[in-house]
Formats: sequence, structure tokens, C-alpha cells
Amino acid sequence: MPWDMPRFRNWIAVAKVHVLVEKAMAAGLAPLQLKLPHYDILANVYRFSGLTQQELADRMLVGRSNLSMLLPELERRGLVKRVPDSEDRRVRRLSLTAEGRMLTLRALKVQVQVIENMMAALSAAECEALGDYMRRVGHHMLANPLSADSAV
Amino acid sequence: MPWDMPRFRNWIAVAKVHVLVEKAMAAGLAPLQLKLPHYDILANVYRFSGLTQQELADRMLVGRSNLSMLLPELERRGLVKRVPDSEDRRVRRLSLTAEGRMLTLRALKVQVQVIENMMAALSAAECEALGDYMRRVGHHMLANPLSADSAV
DNA sequence: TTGATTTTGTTCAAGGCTGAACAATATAGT
DNA sequence: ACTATATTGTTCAGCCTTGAACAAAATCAA
Repeated sequence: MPWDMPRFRNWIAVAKVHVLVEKAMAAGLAPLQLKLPHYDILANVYRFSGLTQQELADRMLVGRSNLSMLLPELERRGLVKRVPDSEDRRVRRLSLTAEGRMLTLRALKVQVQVIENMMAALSAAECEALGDYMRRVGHHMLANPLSADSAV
Repeated sequence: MPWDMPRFRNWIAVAKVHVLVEKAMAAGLAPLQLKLPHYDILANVYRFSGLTQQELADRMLVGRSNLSMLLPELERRGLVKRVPDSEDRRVRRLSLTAEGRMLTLRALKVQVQVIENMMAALSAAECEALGDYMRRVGHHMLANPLSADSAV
């Protein structure tokens, strides 16, 4: 059976850690009145100020309709600004307000803490190897998507 | 900034791969008229036939209310059976129908394919190391949850 | 210049997920 | 035997995510 196969089990281990990290993040962000998707937006906009909604959706690997639902809430809370582009009237460019930046820094501390707690189980070399493997896997998957007719 | 820190970036790489795998899985399961959560249920019930809804929720790391929403749909499709326990009248035990088992085997092939495609970027030793790291990290996180007052 | 195509963001409906509240049932303690 | 507490599964409201459809705007091709 698949779950007897090493590769399968190794991936299940990865998936389980991912769930644990998301739960830890959710718990850590709750005092800041932030949900994970909101934080994801804030962190990306902090880091790439001025990006468009489509660019943000690409980075977060979500649909742009999702952002059309989430962004107005962050805007209403005074954390994000959406400004029409000077050249392309379809486009809105995103940036954080001063309050948004402050909140993002606090939330980043939460994320760093969760990640540090997690990685405490690994040596520096192991952690680095993990990152190497995952980056390589990510590139491989983007370069070699499974075709739709090859599954079943 | 956090994204300049190796550990942070290494985790981001893991998170990104997780998203890519979920998207590949979703695409691969679509022809079977299955969503990821449904497949997750089927695979777990296939493997641990007779488990309770609470046990399934624990394994899947989701709330039992979620399963109360999802299971009736799988039952309605004739894939899952929910049988009252012989001793504890609160409990329902889950098993797959013959059709449910067949569909699960087909879906497992999809998952194996996605995982094989993914792991093709790694040597066998690297893949094994990845699993070791993640299992260790998982145990560490379960043993050392962040306290609620330590984040902010 | 014009028409076709693509891109961007919004709206919509559907569905998955959470956590609280609840009822029924089991277990624990006195 | 009785009361208190815990457990199991369901319902509910709220919210995140998807994909389709749409309008406005930009780009492309002839």
C-alpha cells in the first residue's frame, strides 16, 4: 500500500508538519486579531510594496477573487492602502499604512517564533539541507507539472 | 528582516511546495469528482476501517464539526458507511463501501503520482533525510507547543 | 483605425473549515 | 444512587477559497 512506501510517508510527514505550523501560527496571530490569510497579505505587501493585486495573488498562490474579498477588510481596518496605478487604469497598487507596518512586524515576530521553535529540532546543516531539498522540489514541480491526462 | 534568515526561508520553501502539491492533488482528483478533504477522509477510513469520527478528526487534524458536514455527502454518494457503535451510543464507526474502496485506490494512485513526480527531484537518501527531519520536527512541535503568552 | 484578444479586479454562488453551543450519552466521584 | 464532568456528534454563524461570469481597460494583429 502507498503508506508503506518511504516517499509517500516522507511526504505525509511534511504535510503533517505544515498543518501543525498553520495551527501554531493561527494561535499566535489570534491576539493580534489576525487570521493567516490576512497576515500573508500584510507580509507580502510589506516586503513588496507597490505590487498589484494580480502580482500578490501570484505570490500567495491564490485566486485574485479571494484577494478582492480580503483586501477591503484590511483597507477598512486601516492597515492597507489600494492606490490606482498612474498608467494602467485597471490596476491598483498595494502598500501598508504605518499601522499596517507595525502590526506586520509584530506578526512577523510570531512567525519567526513558530519557525524557530519548529527548527529547534534540527541542526543548522539539517535545516539548510531541508531548504535546499524543498527549493529544488519546488522548481522541479513548476518545471514539470503533471499533465491532466496522466493521473487516471 | 525575517525573510533574510535561512530558517525562515527554508520554511517558506516547505510551505510553497505544500501549496504546489495541494494544487497538483486537486487537479489530479478532479476527474474522480473528489476534493482533497473528501479524499483525505476516504484514504484514512480505508486504512483505519472502523474508526470513530473523533478519531478521524484527530488523524486529519480537523474539527469534528467539519466531518459532520463532509461525511453525509460521502455517505450520500455511497462511498462511506456510518454505523452506530455496539457499545457506546454516542459513537458512529466509519467504513468504506466496495465502491468507496475502488475510488480510494484510484485516488491513491493520483497521490502516489504527485508524490513520485515531486520526489523525482531528490535522491533516495535526500528523500529519506527529508522524512527524518519532518518526523522529528513534528514530534518536537507536538511535545513543545508554544504557549499562548509567549508570542506577543 | 478597427476588431479581436488578453488582462485586471469585482461579484457571485458554492463549498470547506473553524469554534461555540447544544443534546445525548458515558465516565468519574462521592 | 446520585451529581458533576467529560465525550461524541450535530447544528449554526461567520469566513476563506475557488472558479465562472462580467465590465473596463490594455494590448495585439490586420
